Amino acid sequence: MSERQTRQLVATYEAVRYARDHPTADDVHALVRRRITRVSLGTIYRNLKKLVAQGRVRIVPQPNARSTRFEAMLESHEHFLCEICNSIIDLPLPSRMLPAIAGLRRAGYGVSGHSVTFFGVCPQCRASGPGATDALGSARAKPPERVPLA
Amino acid sequence: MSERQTRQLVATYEAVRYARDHPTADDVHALVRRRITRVSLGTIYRNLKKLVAQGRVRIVPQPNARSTRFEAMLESHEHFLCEICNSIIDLPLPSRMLPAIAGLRRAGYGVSGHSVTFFGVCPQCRASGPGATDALGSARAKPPERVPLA
DNA sequence: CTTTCTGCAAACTCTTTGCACTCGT
DNA sequence: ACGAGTGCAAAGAGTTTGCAGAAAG
Repeated sequence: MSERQTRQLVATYEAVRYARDHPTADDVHALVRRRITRVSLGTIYRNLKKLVAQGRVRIVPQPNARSTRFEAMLESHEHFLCEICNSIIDLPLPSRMLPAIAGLRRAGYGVSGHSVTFFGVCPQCRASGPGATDALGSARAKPPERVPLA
Repeated sequence: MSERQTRQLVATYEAVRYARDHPTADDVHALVRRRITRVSLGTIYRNLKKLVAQGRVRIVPQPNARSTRFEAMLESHEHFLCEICNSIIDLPLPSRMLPAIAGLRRAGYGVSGHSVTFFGVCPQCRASGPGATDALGSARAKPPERVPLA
């Protein structure tokens, strides 16, 4: 019955895994197209939804975002959203939240997950000068990756 | 010059403060309409954006949400998103994140804010039976409020 | 073979915007 | 009076969906 292993589904998952920069559906579409020329955006959406339901892909929580961004579920981690270049940087997650989760459970909540996100300006954009390019040519520069956290 | 104190702007802010349940732009529109009948949704959006820019209102970070939800900025707190009734519950925030923020600053980040969100099933939906109403008549029941956290 | 999945395009939802008019200051 | 703000309606952006044909099991 359900859940077929189509080329499109496989390629969609691999695209999300491959693109470490939290791609949008459109980004994923572009990546999958390299392998399957005639794939449609609708199919990408359908497959992303399927992967999220399966728990193999996660939606990155962002406030005020035009488009949804995805990531393959690796280990737990936190995110840093740069308000200048709009990139999302992964941070390792020290399991700081365990006591809070225990407290919630004690209070009657069923906790299935959590997310921690920091907002601000990433080191790169910081270096490029505080009053550099803001309105004109800055949106979404090259996304840096994996910065260690004390 | 800038920033006039129009009836619409004031009413928009008051609506967000009044509605403790993290209203959408449409919810706010409905509330403001009670006082200003001919207010338009476009104006609500413009004013919400203004309030967010001023820092008087905050956008609630949610993964996979159709519409943006807002809240008046009171003290810092965390959120619990119920996956069944779709309500957002405020939790008090123990400043657990301070060491992490210090670490990020040390690593060159400019941190302007952060958010902590838990996902799962709220006590109310839990009580209504695990396999109760899921697909049919459940979306967005009455949002509970202010549950203490260990 | 049967059933799920796909491509395409149209439909939908939420949000933004241009324009002429209104209303704070 | 001047210019920021408003209502309205149309335009945009992102996502979903119906349908006929393709393809996985």
